[in-house]
Amino acid sequence: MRSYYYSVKELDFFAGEENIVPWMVKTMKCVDAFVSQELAAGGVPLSRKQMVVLKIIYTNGPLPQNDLAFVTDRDKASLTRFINTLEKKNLVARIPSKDDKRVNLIHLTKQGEKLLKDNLPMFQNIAAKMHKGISMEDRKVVIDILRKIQENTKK
Amino acid sequence: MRSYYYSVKELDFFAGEENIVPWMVKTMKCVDAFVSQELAAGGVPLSRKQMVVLKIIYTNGPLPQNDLAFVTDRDKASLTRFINTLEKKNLVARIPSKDDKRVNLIHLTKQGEKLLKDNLPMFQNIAAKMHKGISMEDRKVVIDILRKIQENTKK
DNA sequence: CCTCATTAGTTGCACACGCAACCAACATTA
DNA sequence: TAATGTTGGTTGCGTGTGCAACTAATGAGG
Repeated sequence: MRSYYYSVKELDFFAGEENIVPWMVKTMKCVDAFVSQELAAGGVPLSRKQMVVLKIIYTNGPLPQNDLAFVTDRDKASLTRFINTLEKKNLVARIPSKDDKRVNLIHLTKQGEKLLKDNLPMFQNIAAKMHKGISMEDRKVVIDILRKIQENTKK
Repeated sequence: MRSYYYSVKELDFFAGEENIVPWMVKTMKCVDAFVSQELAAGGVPLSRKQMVVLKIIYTNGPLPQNDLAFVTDRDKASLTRFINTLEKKNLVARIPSKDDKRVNLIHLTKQGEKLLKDNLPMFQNIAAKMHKGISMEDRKVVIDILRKIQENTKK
């Protein structure tokens, strides 16, 4: 462990100013690692991303891949492969739409639905742990500012 | 564009509560896309991540891969491959340390150094654009809260 | 009805990430 | 100094990402 570890860290883009981005990057890494660990400890060997998508399907019912890509902010190509891995784990299934032969509706399998039902409380508990000690007002402030950054970076 | 696009979006982990995580996820995607576009428009076909690492090397001088992995919050395996791609672009070079034959010091090449010198102002300008309309106080608030989440998620 | 444009999904390519296993070089200590 | 442990870096594997090109199916207009 060398001294410059501490001098180098956290300057990132520029010094003197406060840049939120490197903090988000680091925080997301912590969050993803934490959620994976907690889920695994609870017997659910899935990632945060996977849990989120399962929950979205569970809450909203079967969705076309295209729509699922949109609501989860993914490239449709990325979603294709993302669904492949969930399908290999027998958590979701592609069911062709009868209305439109191009469309696959993504369903939860029995197994996927059970997993979600059984573990949703744990999942929400994990989210609560992450936000411990942060008031609702503060959360809203952060979200407002993140929304602002999104606006600033929309083409 | 269907109606449930808007009802589904942004609930993510749980409803009723304010969860910061999905906002960070979305914001980071916007930021990465924005930075890439802006850099490309300025003639620099690199990602935000690549620029950040080049800047760290530029600011701190040659660093062992291990240290670079630490300060950039990466797995050392990930860093190995990350450096590979920068090396292929002739922006950095691995130079064996004379003190310790195990160590590679990562240097900027002439080309890498020139690229960075020439484009650092643009890079900082991009960061400024992202943070437009967000006061220093608000930035500090956000960073404090993100730091709190990091603490909550540290094992 | 038959082009022609659009849309849903897949695939190729390049990039990025973490974990675990591994090797070579260094450090420790008996 | 020989045995043992530790450290820096690479590789294999599985996962995840965006862009561009592609196909099959649908929709619109002549």
